[in-house]
Amino acid sequence: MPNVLVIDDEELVTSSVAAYLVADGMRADVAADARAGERSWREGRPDAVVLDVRLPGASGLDLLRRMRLDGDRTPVVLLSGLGSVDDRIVGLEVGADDYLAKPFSPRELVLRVAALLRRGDIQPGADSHPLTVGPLTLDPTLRTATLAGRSQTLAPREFDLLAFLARNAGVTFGSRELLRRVWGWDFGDDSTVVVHVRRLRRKFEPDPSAPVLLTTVRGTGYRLGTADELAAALAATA
Amino acid sequence: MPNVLVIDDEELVTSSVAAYLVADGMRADVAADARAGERSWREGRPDAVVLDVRLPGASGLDLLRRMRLDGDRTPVVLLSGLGSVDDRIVGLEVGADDYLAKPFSPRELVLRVAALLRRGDIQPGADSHPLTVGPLTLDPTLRTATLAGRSQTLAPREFDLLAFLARNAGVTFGSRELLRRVWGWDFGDDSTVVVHVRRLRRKFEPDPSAPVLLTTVRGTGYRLGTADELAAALAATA
DNA sequence: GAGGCGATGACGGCAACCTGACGATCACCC
DNA sequence: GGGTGATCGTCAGGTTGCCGTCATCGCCTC
Repeated sequence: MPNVLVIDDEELVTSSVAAYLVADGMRADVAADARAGERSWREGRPDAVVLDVRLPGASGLDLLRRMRLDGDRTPVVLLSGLGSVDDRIVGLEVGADDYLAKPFSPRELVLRVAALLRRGDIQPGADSHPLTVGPLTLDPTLRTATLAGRSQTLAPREFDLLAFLARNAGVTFGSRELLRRVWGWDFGDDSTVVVHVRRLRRKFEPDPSAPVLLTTVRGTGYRLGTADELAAALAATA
Repeated sequence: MPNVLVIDDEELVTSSVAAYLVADGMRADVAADARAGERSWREGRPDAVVLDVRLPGASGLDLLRRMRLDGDRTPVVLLSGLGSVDDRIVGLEVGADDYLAKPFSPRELVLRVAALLRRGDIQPGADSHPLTVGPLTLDPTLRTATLAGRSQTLAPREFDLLAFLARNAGVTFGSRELLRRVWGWDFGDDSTVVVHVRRLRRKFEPDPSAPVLLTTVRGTGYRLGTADELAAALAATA
């Protein structure tokens, strides 16, 4: 699983960004200043780095310059407090791969990080290790899902949706939000999500009146149970 | 966790709104006038602001205008005592992101704030703590309530009502007041509340003649016991 | 026992949700 | 290049569950 290092002193930023990265299938390390950041960078060998320009202790630009001089080619997205053009130019000259001005949308940042990873042929979520939630196992390379021994091959969209919910097991998402997080749309019809949920259910739910895998929380959205819940529910219906 | 600043001089409004925000997984700061509000705004760097148009000291509109002129782009929901169209227009012109006329439903306000936060991609609820009063636990993401191990899924209105009473455990509220604070109505029939109390009781009270969770104070209203009372009452009936 | 307050059960409108089907698009293969 | 099958977004119709309203009944108070 791709590993992303986030170096920023604002806890609000790091926690939010880290949550988004994890939800989209990456691992996130966090460092709050330049010194801790450099250590994590050298020891953790991250697949990408999100780096604040302004840091306590030393400048993020200095850190980046030093790493590049050492021959490190890890993709880096710079964050700057001010959207000044100068910073941007300097940043890219020093060797940043992308640049985002605060305040930024975490979703946009995640998209840019994912793009950088793809450029290096690392797929977010597309891990050699399968993703497991209790009795449910997702194999990204085969695009198959296995629940209680029964294996099913899934269409791409189906797999993406199920994988997203599996990475966020236990959390409820509304159709609109799923449309944004899985489809990447800010428009469009909620029914799109509804129908895909249905197609997934058809493949895994023996009894449509009592969904086990994908439950709907009326008025709120859809939800995939935690590992414990899935195991319990499965044992109950067996 | 997203941080929301509420600026209003009516203590009834701020306490209710703050409680709702917290229940939905956000942090809430409160200020009672324009001066304190501006200080909190600048120092606290909130993720969103709920702002009353009429404030002691200075107009909320002036405050908003000043912040916008300073380049501040924090999402703002305006509250106005009168639902006049003029206010609405002026408010949006000055740079408010949304607008709500008093009396409003706290639930609707929370929904609108959450929508604004999503626009900035700060996710509420991701780390929302369940609300607990002794043996009673409320899970906002699942819309469930658990009392003494027995879990029940609640309808949205039921959940809102129970959550409100749970946040104010030990306090008695009349039907009319609940209608205002939970439904956000200043009109309508008290029986609406009565029926919802009944539906909640049906789900949690084994013996209708001896209510444990929701007691009625004749001539005054309804009341949810404190943590100690609930624990004691539950032990007695077991 | 009359009056008042709350409890109870039922009903209907309405919105949320489910379901099956259709057509467009695209990759693949003969 | 035409055929074939899989995938995916859209839509109309059906179903379910929520919720506000009402009429009736029971119980307490005076």
